[in-house]
Amino acid sequence: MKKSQAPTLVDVAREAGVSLKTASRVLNESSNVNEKKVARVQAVMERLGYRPNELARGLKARKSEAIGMIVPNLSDPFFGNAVKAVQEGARAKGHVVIVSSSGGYPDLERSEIETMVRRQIDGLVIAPADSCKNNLVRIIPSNLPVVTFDEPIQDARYDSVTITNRESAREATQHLLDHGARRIVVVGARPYLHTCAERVAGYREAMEGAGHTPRTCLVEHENMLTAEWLKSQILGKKRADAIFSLNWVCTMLTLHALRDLGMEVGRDILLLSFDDFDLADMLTPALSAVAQPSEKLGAEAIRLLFERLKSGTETSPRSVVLPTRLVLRESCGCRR
Amino acid sequence: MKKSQAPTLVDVAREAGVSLKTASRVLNESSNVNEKKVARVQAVMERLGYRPNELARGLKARKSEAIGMIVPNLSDPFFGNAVKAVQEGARAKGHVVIVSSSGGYPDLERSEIETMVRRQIDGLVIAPADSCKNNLVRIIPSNLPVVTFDEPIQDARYDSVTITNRESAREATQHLLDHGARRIVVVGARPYLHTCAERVAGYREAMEGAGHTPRTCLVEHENMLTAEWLKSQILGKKRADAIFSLNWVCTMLTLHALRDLGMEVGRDILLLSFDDFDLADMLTPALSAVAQPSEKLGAEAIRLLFERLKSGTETSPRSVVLPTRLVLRESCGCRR
DNA sequence: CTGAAAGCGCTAACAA
DNA sequence: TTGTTAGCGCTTTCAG
Repeated sequence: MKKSQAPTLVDVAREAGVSLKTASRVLNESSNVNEKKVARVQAVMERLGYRPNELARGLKARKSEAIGMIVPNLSDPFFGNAVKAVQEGARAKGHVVIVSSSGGYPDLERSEIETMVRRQIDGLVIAPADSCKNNLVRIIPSNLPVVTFDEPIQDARYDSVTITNRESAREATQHLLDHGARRIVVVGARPYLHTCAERVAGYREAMEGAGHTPRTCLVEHENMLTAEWLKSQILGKKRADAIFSLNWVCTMLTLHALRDLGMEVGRDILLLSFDDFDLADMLTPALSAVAQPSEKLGAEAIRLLFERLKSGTETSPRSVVLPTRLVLRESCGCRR
Repeated sequence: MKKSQAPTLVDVAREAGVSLKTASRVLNESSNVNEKKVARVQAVMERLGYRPNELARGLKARKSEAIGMIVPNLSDPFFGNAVKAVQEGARAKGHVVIVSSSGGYPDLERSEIETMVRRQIDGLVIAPADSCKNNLVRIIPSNLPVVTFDEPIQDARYDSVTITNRESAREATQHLLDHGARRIVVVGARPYLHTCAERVAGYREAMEGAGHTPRTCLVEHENMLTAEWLKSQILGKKRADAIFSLNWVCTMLTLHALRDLGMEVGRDILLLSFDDFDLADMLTPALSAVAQPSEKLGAEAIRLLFERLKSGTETSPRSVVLPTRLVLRESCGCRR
């Protein structure tokens, strides 16, 4: 009994009266084929609506032309932009992107990597959920090209794309100092992240450089950042005069918390955000922020990945560090 | 010469001193295997770090356990949320998601579909770039399960997930009317989209129902929505007293344009947005909006897809229509 | 319970 | 220039 499946190269070959290999050659635009046959085979392909099975091709070629991408949160615009850039870069090279959200959970992240490896991805672009004492290295095959971005993995021989976390944080803090702020608190979450730690370090450097006491307010996870908690942190005996919030989520929560506390940004307290976003300029006062080049991060990551795909996994890892842009609007104390 | 590749089932079998088939049975947890051999094989798998090649498996099984997802723009939070939900739903069933951004270009969309079909995706979730006279149907194999969301494809036998575009727009418009607005203009882009057309229709119904003249201001594409253009539309002889903007991008552009024109929302003009987003509540005045359940759309889409995967492509298509939520804040004229 | 052999759709030696 | 013959890594009749 014939199967009613999609036509295969065998069907095409039979129908065109040529051998399988000839059909294959036509498919691959190999040069050594009689023109008449080429035309005939192509006509048959057209007529049958033939589509090559890329999986079968990949099995033979030992590559899938698929790259995996794992981020903590697909609905965060920062990662959305990065995924978009990676996908576009991959497409330009004929690759597809298998994407996954780890939710920031290392366990999930590992199991997603496992899944992708079993699917024979040719490379992996990942924004690790947890960076330092990382056990990802154990489960990633040593010959799989990997590029980390946003958060690097310590001591791993992977290419990485990051931003100037420390310098940018220092510069931002300095800007608040320049506006006369003295009791600046830094609000962040998940201090075990390298990204967070670096930003805090930059903040510290600026504060200590100016002879002021750093006040770090870090929670284990963003969901612990409540108005109640924030209040206790900024309304102590020494009331804070500025907040430097370390990522998009923290900024959002801080903004809401401040409103709940009846505090007005710009009047009662200054605010500067690490991460810029749409409509930040439409807030009252307009929010000043450190803007990360999110698409650029993705674009660089995929670029590095393809270079690695060529050069093999042996040559020493490369890191790209991208600059940020301090967007001064009003919440930091600037006037328009 | 032996290859230094990853171990295969053959390697495992040889190493464990069993036949290939026995190893395969162990891998698939088939019941009829001697327990000792099971243990032995598993030990070898462990030791060798064996990972089954899912592509090879899929070739045999004629399925990839991969589903494709195509959206116009991955960096739009609406789609980011949907992708996230789809990916999570797919993961729960052991499938991966191949994702792609069409940029809203039908050509790109088609070529992405082609790519995915060649990769043997088991199903497709798509937010079409262009809905009506759609030629997607021609290139999608008739036995491929497809679920459209956000924008349906006219006359196609696909499952679909949409929202109550018309009713929601009518309700929103009515709300503006209730606040005393009379010269309400609707600002939208890409009127050829079903989504847009439905929203405009709902707006019309409300306006005509109240005996007022609809004023539709539609541009072919969002990038034509400039401050200059908006000015000409709302400052005519009959100056508009309210704007109903039809999607996130239009709202953003409108907000900026109004500021550039020196018009203050709430005082000079009312504003209601189709699409809610983070920080809409932090604007001054807080923005009122029709909130779409973006994650829910994705979740329903993947649910329908898996049902379709079971039932086959024959049974009649299902459509799910999700309600929206009118979030009343201040920009529509409400007071808090 | 186990294994030899065939084959999923395609490509690549190796002849012809 | 072409076709034959082996596989890629896995599953699966179908005999032992």
